[in-house]
Amino acid sequence: MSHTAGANRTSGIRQAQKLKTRQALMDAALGLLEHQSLSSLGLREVTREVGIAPTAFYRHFKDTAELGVALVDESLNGLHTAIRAGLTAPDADDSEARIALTVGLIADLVRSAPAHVRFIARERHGGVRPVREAIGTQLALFAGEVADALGALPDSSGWSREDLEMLAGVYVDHMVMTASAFLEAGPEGQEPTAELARRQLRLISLGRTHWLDGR
Amino acid sequence: MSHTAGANRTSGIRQAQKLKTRQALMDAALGLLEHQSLSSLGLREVTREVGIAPTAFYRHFKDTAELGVALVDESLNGLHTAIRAGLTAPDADDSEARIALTVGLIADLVRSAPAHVRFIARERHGGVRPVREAIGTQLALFAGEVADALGALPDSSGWSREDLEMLAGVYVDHMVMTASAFLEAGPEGQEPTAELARRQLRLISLGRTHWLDGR
DNA sequence: TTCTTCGGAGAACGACTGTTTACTGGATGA
DNA sequence: TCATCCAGTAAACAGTCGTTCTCCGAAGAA
Repeated sequence: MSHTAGANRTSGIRQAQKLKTRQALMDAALGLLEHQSLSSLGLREVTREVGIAPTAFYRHFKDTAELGVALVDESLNGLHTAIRAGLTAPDADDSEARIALTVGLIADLVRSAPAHVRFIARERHGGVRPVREAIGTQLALFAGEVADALGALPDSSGWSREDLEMLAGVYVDHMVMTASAFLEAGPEGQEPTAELARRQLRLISLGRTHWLDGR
Repeated sequence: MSHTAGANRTSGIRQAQKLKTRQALMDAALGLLEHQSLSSLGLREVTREVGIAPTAFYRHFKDTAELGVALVDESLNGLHTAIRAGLTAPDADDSEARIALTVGLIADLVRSAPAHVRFIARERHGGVRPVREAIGTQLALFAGEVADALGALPDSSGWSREDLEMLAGVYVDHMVMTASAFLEAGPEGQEPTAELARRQLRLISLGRTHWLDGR
């Protein structure tokens, strides 16, 4: 391992610059992906945007696919913490308030990181296998946590783990669809989109409260 | 117009061959799109697959984007009639039976036309604007018809048009998601996927029957 | 028949692609 | 201080790309 006692610190201006370039590559890619899919994103295209030589790309990623996987992590880690911060909201007894809060949270997320949201929605079913799978597993992981959170709620007594995961999946899918809808809607279409999303969540919430009716 | 009385018939072996080549181009494209997105599909790539000169492509489409729009029509017209034939099913009083029937229908559709389904799911949020929009309007049109069909049902008395369209949208979105899930699931994952889809439809159905509870 | 139409072929163009190989020069660690 | 590391450079490679222009030959119309 390292000779410097214990810690793996390379800790230099060296590593910092490398990370900076890596981030520049990811940012440039994210920008270019607004008008195309990852499967058509060229390595040279990205480096040209950043202002470095094409060959320098290989110092960071071996593929644009690998870059894509890195973008998945960045995008969904951001989404992850953002949503978690929102769902740990203090007061939300009323279901209607919780719905409005959730939709508002999604709207904020789309407004603050549109490129990341677009990337996830686009590549979720996109043509690059590793990226598609990365998104799939990350979303499944995320759904699992949502299922845990739902299970901890008092309304969820009597729910099987399977049902909880099913419900969480519905919520996650709906979140991605809603985020994409926000993206495609123009400035004047934001509020109607939000209203539609709330209505849909009301429907789901209703089904949820009556799930165990027939025991 | 035409000199031959009234009819616009060009009616030749000429037109037939042209349509045949056009169809060959679309089929080849659909095949190539299994492992990539439309935005990276090359004109030469398609013609090479068909076995014609690259320049012949322009006799049918000016773009791969235009080819994509044609594929949207073909895919969704197929889906359209397939689903309509299924939803006009004779006996389906029981909601559980209707759910099972619907999911089975989606499974059949995916099995019989996997490339079309993949294309729609992939390009729905894809990088080619005209194609994305074509899918959007076609799906909206389809959702409108579903809303009409739902409105004609006895369970839907008291439902506003807005609510009906919201519900139809949920069904359509769920259908696309489920179809995509069938695609990505391996042979052994088909039945679990179907079971999940049925469970989700049960949840929606439950929300639907209680939609007007608070009047 | 003769003239016209038009789907397709062929060649050539300039531009762009991913990848390799050998290199430079500043940060790094002893 | 000095040898080492390594992010980024530069040139060259063999391909592929979209698009243009000219031409061919069978089908269609008269």
